[in-house]
Amino acid sequence: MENDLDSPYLSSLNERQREAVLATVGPVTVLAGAGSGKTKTLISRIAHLIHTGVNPANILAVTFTNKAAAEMKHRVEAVLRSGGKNNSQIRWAQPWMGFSSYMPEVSTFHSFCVKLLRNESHLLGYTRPFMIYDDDDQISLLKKVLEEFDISPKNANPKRFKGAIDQAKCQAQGPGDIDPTEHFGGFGEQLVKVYRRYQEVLKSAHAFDFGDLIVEAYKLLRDHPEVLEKYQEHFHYLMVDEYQDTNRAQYLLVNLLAKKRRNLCVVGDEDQSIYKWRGADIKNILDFQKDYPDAKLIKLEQNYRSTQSIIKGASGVIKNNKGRYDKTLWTANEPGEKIKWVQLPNERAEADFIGREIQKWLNRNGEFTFQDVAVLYRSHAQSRAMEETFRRSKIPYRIVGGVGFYERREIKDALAYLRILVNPDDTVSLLRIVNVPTRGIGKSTMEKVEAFATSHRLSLYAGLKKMLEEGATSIPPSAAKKLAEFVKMIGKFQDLAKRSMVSEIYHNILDATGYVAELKAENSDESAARIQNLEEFSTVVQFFEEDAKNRGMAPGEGMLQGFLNQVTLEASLLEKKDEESSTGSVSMMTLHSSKGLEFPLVFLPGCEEGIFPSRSAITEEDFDSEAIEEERRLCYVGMTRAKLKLFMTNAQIRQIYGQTQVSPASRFLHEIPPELLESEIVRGEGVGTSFGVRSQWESEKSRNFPSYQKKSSSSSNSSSGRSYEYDLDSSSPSEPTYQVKSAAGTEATGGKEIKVGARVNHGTYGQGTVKVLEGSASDRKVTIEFSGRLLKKFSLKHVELEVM
DNA sequence: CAGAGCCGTATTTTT
DNA sequence: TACGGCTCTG
Repeated sequence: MENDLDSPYLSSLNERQREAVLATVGPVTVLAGAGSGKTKTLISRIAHLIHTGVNPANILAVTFTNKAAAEMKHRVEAVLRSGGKNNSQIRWAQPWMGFSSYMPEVSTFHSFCVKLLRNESHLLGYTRPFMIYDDDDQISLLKKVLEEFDISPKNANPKRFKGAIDQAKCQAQGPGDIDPTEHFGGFGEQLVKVYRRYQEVLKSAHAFDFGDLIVEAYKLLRDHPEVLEKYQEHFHYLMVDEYQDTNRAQYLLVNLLAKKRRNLCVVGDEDQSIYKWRGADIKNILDFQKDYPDAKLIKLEQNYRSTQSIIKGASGVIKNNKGRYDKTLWTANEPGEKIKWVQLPNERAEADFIGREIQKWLNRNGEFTFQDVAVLYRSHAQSRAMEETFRRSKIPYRIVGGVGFYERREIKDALAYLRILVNPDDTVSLLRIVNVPTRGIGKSTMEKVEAFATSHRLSLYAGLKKMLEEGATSIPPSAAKKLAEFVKMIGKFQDLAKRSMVSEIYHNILDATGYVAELKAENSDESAARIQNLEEFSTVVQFFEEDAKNRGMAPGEGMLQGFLNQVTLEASLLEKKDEESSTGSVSMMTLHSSKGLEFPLVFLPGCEEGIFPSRSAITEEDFDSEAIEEERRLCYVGMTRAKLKLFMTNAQIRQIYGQTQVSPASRFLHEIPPELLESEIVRGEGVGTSFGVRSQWESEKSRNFPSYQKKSSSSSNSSSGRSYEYDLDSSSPSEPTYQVKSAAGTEATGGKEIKVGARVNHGTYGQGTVKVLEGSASDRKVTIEFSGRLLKKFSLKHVELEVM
């Protein structure tokens, strides 16, 4: 082996990183703490593989986001260019199954699966190109299915079904794998039915939703050994980034691909797993050593990003989690300033404080500019107060994330037109634009068309055409005429689509449909903005075309489909290119979207119980639940974004959702070793009494966490000073106070059912009414309203309730 | 069929 | 509070 330490990619690595780079054969886990040079290590590893003679095309690196994939691709290209050895002769080799023959395959899970499915979809019975349905499309489709089943309006919340279906797909569960008893009040049965039908309709629309892309790719490989073999024989070396965020389906897919050669390197940080709610299973990374007992475990623990205070502070918080490897982040950086914790009377004062502090730091010595500052909050709702202050004090800011360009109505409409041209069976798109702009094809007309199509077992569009051919009698002639015009128009577009560039088709549609004309006629600010968006979208189209042309793609349906797939998969393509406005402004975003970023100065406002950790993560009886652990990881992620100075603040009173709430400081603040903290209390008029930070916590602790007292008195009584203890062991043999009784999803407590509306008695709070039941049968949560409109949430696992 | 008003509902977000 | 989605009405 060529352990050439002089080569730039090895010599600039630390010992652990180098170890990870050199471990090219067999299973490897790289636990990469925040700011430990993870990407650099990954890139070096790819470089090293190639350096030692591995054909780049045999390397597959999978990431989660397009952004990560793009960056990695970019850096790999740079390495390949500088390496420069004998790539030139293979450069012109034919691509294999749509994969480059001279570049490693670096892609997101989803785009990799799309490539795979596109190659093999005939095996799944697809004769035509498939569409990718995004969240909105899913919801539209689900609404149709729910209507079809006549599911009562109060249960017909399509979002709920979408959530459950997505969740199932994350677990690679089909409709048949669902256990209806895991859900309440008949929802389980409905779910199975709706899910099954939803899949049917999806298939007839030639569409996959995001979840399907993974699951179907997995099933395809699982059920077709010869296909699996083909890919296994192509991708000899697998790398998976952010492995802690993989869901079950992704896990299955990766492990299937890696099964033959076992050259699987997973990189991640269990302390930064913050996506459980969308299916990420932290066990995938925690259990990697079980899956591959011979796996090499490499920990990257040296942080190059932050000061010692920040690293020690963040470590102090995260070490309270149980579900993690024994891993300690350290840094050789300077100690730095203490973490500043400021308590403020309300959210306005909090915002003002942050504004003032930003000004102060920027004036300090001209060392920092606005773009060095980030404000990271738990939820978007928190941004308002800050925005007001920033506007007032002329602090330029930019909100990262939020409502995306791709969600805009006009863009979705344009896309829907384009989609039908490739795939007329795309019912969701057809319904979206059949009367946009208004052309007199109303709901009742379309209902008749749908009925016709269903009874003739045709797709909506095919049914529509047939109906017109047969001279439909069920609809009035005027409607039939309008439908015929519509079909004719689509037909023209379809012809055009067979040979034209995407931009030509696009402009033709906007023109011929009168879409833009209508907007122009409206002549409002809003319509002007929409027109501008459509123009911007035109730029996106052209951008894609240039690229496609360079890759030797010919105009026509293939190009159009390529465009549609890419646009759906990479919403970021559609993101407004307002880069110039981002320079020189403070970044504001949720903690979630801050993952992977770093800023010299970071503010974490809203460090309050109920905000952060979020209200829904807090249960009365389970002081430190898994949900809290996830919030804690989020806190860890937030804290470790800071390079030089970290501010954490809490407001004693906060107006949120039009209501006033009083919350104690976040428990996470109390987990930071006190010697690293510099605390300050800013009192406002009428708020905040004279007790200190510590005593306030002590009193709040007992006031707000009765469960804590209960737990510690029943298990141990080591509550003194800050070194409190509570029962962390959720698997402790606590007596179950309920049991699943029937498939309808009701529980029995003392022989009686707990259901919404039931009167119950709680030892501490007395009598109350059950308001909400949620969670699975094995982990049921119940929200009860006690007298004085006091709402409390309990985990049935831990609470004792008497049903009256 | 469009606009007005009303209701319900509000973590986190990528693909 | 604020927004989006749905219903009712003209």
